[in-house]
Amino acid sequence: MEQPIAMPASTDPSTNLDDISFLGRLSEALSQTIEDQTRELFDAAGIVIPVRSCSLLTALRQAGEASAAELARALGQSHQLVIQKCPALIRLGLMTQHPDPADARRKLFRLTEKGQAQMAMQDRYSDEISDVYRRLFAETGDVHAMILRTLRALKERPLRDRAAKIPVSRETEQRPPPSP
Amino acid sequence: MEQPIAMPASTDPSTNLDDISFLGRLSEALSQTIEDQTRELFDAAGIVIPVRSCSLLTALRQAGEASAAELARALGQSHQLVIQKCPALIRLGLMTQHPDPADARRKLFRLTEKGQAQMAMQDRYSDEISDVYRRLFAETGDVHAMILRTLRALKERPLRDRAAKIPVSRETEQRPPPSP
DNA sequence: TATACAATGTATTGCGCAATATATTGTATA
DNA sequence: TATACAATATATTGCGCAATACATTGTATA
Repeated sequence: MEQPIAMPASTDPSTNLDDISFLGRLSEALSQTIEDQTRELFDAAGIVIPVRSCSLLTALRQAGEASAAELARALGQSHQLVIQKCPALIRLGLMTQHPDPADARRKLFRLTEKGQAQMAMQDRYSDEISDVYRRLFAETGDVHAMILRTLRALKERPLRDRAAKIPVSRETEQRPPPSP
Repeated sequence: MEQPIAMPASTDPSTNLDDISFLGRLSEALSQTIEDQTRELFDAAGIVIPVRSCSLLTALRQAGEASAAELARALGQSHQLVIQKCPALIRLGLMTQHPDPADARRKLFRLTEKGQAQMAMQDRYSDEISDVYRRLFAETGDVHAMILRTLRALKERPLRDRAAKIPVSRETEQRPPPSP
């Protein structure tokens, strides 16, 4: 016998509003859903590229040849993250790594033929996927633009600035208003 | 001398649109930003609750006493995830764990006094934070509602269904149209 | 009663990311 | 030249989550 403890059965995490970071959890759910469904799409199309490494490979293709630090700068990511992703991409046969003859510190990455072929496959579906998103946005609104606006607003003025009544702890940050 | 390899310097990841999962990365950025800024807020207010465990503690408070599996069901999360979070919450002194006298399989969690005090502190700022989000949404649009709509649309009809020209691989999924 | 099954908790592994520290190499400066 | 500094790559650790496997205990059924 299961003792009937009062417990709201919210199978749907998006319905649960009694949580301070409801927006965080919701946007995370969106991110995960998109990654999963993109993975599905890639699998159906025979694309083995890790979804989270798409932008890395795109940047590498555009550069032709690049070091981890360069890729990191191009992507706005930390170079540690790039370096962490690369072994898997090499294992997948998508790119190779050579020492830079001109600078012993650097190791240059380059797409393999398979890597280029995979990127070409992705290109074949790129327009189609753009259309999918366009139709989706027409259906439910332009989430992309709105998230972008929200992100910029939060970056400009973080939650803590917006919450007047919350104590400022030690640092007594007397932030000047953004230059008008 | 740095060799000038052609490389788009996009310090801002949100500007990078030449990526198939741009929306995924963007919503992930929003999620991370919100978590970070909520952490800031909590720190300023002296709240030690892990941001990602807010909903767990809220559910536990409402239940009074609950097992990991119950909490998982209430949160719509896997019970492994709940069980993984609990040791940290116990270490923070926010809750305790007792074996259920009535069922040797179960272990019941309960908020400690400190846990209740911390939740009360969170309550004190809850309205304020709600207002912050209300004002934010008035400024940039109701992201929450729009993400919710998008999420439901994607759940109803995943990307792969929406991308007509992409091969269906083996399973030849002949999904019937959603009952009209 | 004996057996199968369900529910619960636990451990392990792996992925993705952040943060930190360290070694190596190149560059600039004293 | 010698020294300090910057850039690069690497390793390590930790967090959060997913997935799997497993042991234990309770429940239902033969």
